Amino acid sequence: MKRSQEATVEGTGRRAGLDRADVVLAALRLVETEGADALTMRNLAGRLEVTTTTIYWHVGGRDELITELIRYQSEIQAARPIEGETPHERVVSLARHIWESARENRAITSLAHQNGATSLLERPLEIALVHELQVAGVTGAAAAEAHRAILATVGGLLIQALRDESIIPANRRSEALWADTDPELGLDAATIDALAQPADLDALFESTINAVVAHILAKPEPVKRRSRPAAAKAAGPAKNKTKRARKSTTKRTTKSNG
Amino acid sequence: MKRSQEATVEGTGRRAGLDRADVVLAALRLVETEGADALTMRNLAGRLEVTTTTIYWHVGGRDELITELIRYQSEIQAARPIEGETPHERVVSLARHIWESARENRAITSLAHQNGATSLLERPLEIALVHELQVAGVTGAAAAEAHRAILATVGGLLIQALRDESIIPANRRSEALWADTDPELGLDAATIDALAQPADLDALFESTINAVVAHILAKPEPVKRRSRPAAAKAAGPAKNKTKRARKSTTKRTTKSNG
DNA sequence: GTGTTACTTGCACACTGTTACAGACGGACT
DNA sequence: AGTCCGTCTGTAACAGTGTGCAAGTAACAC
Repeated sequence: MKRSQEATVEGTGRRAGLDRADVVLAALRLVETEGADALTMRNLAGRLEVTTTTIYWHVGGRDELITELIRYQSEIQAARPIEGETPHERVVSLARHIWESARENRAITSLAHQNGATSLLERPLEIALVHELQVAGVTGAAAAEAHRAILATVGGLLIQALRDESIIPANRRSEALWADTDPELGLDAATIDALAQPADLDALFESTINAVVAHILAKPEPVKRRSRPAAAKAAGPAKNKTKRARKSTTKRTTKSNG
Repeated sequence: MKRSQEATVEGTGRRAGLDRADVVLAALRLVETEGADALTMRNLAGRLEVTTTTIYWHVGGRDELITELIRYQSEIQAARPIEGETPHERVVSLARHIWESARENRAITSLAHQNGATSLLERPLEIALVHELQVAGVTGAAAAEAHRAILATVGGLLIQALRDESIIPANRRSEALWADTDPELGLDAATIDALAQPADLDALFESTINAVVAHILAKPEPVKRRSRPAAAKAAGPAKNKTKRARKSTTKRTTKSNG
């Protein structure tokens, strides 16, 4: 928070000294400290000691705020070195980056997920993943399929992980359901017991992602190629409104591709 | 909708002829026809031509309503025959059941997902899956791991599928992001193009789930066995589980079977 | 001075889930 | 017959949510 000076006290004419970036940053802090559900316009405004209208003036709306917040966070998460020598190792390493950064930033991940911005949050890492697949010799439709398979696997485990911190009534949580299973069903007691225990998701991640990546890299490239004359969309008009042409000095360091 | 008779016209004393099941069923229809977000108490009340208070009286609250709705739907979805001869085929068949029933009932799946009731919705199929794994010789901790890996894979693909019908702003959708990718990044054009196209999720499902199941069934049972004396919980008192205990003054009729 | 731009506020609207309270109907009991 | 009570149903409200309109003032340009 910079906020040039606390300036005047109150009234419509006072200068709060707020910046668009200030609002986004405050929102980020708010989500990190109090969780995704705490990000309400009034809550954020109160934290900045202004009214909601001021927030709206600066960022334009909740959706825009979230988009910018996620985009900002996505650049932070991109800064992880890819480890490993073989293509398999490096691809798994990247998947692990997605996994770990999501787990380390549960609240923001949760926020992104609730608002359909997961792709946006993972975007830099997704780009790096495509690049790594390309280096491994996987391109075109096969690369798209591989990419999606990996993301689906990570994402699936992720929702299990996020469920744990979410405030879900006990009678809906998976472990509770298994602990309550009717013994008449003839299911193995040890299995039920294992299912009623909290899962070791990190181990599950390693095991599953390795299987999926191995499957992907082993698969020969599909021969049938859809002849499709490439993006006509990229030249289209830039959406509708964006008020402020997204300043930011982004310029990612592209540490993972070249 | 049975509603004994349209009965009296209006006023506090009129009989709307509503049943707890009627409300749940109406909610189900509402979700199916207008989507998960349309399930609001006022909306549902309006559809039944009563006020929200009546809904509350019958079902107790939104959470309870959803729980019952999901539980009802879960039993419908359970009615699918398992196909295949080999364990692999049968496990994949079950996973496909989860996948297909979720895709065929997007709105309810979406509702369950938003409210953390996914486990509840898939419960009968999950039980069948555990059973099938057991028949295949996978039990205990290995079964739990296998079970979770399969569910994560299906779930991950599912959120991709649900994203498509969700009303997500265009600039956050994955395909749009890829269509907008900076060509300077040095990524293969054919790959980007493939990623900008809508995915064939059914094919992706088949491919990925087969790999995961193959990996699971091939894995030898872990030798290192955590010395855990097994189910002490299975016999214990079933949590505190209130389910029906909470209600201020009036005691509801507990009409739902036993 | 006057005018314009950049912010900030107050207030309102339409929603959401939920509840306290008060009715009215129907049957049981006296 | 009168009374009581449990079973519904409605009215109105509360505290929240995102969002937009009109007005206000400070800072700056002239």
